[in-house]
Amino acid sequence: MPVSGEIDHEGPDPVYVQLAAILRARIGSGELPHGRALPSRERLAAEFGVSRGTCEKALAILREEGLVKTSFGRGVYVTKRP
Amino acid sequence: MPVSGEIDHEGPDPVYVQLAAILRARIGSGELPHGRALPSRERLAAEFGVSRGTCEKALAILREEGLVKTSFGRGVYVTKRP
DNA sequence: GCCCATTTGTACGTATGTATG
DNA sequence: GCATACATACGTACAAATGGG
Repeated sequence: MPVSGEIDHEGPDPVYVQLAAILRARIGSGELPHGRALPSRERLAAEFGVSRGTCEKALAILREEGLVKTSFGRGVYVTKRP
Repeated sequence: MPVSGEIDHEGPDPVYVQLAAILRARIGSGELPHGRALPSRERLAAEFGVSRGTCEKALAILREEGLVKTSFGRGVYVTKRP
């Protein structure tokens, strides 16, 4: 799974998988450090040119992996330490 | 159209027709009473082992029959009185 | 305490691409 | 070729929680 930082809408990998990989890489690199809030669905959707539902799916993957934790009405926070 | 409560992926009837029949029976029997919200597409898909699109097709049939009514963004409700 | 914007979660409707028989 | 079925993706809509003013 290449992580170019750009979404390839034509490629073989689903967009939500690509987006999860990008965010996972940003967490792994420390660009999104422990405790930091991720951009909202709205912002992610705008930044990557995808829909909010797709961002939702990508974040669901990271949540399952234990990399982030969501706080209803507040945001999504990085739980993974570098 | 037999209504066993189970989907037969091998049988002659399309899955979406079978699913519509099952839900129609549940409405007719009062198991899904007037005003009750049906499970979401996601839940129906999980319960019956089919895709969301197939659930969509099944519900479209019931909608056309006037058995249920959709409230966009909220759910599908039984309109048929027993 | 109340309004209001933001954010999350969930659900619906639709469209498209792919695979299968 | 066509109908069926699934997965993906987008857009829209509503409810609930949070936090600031």
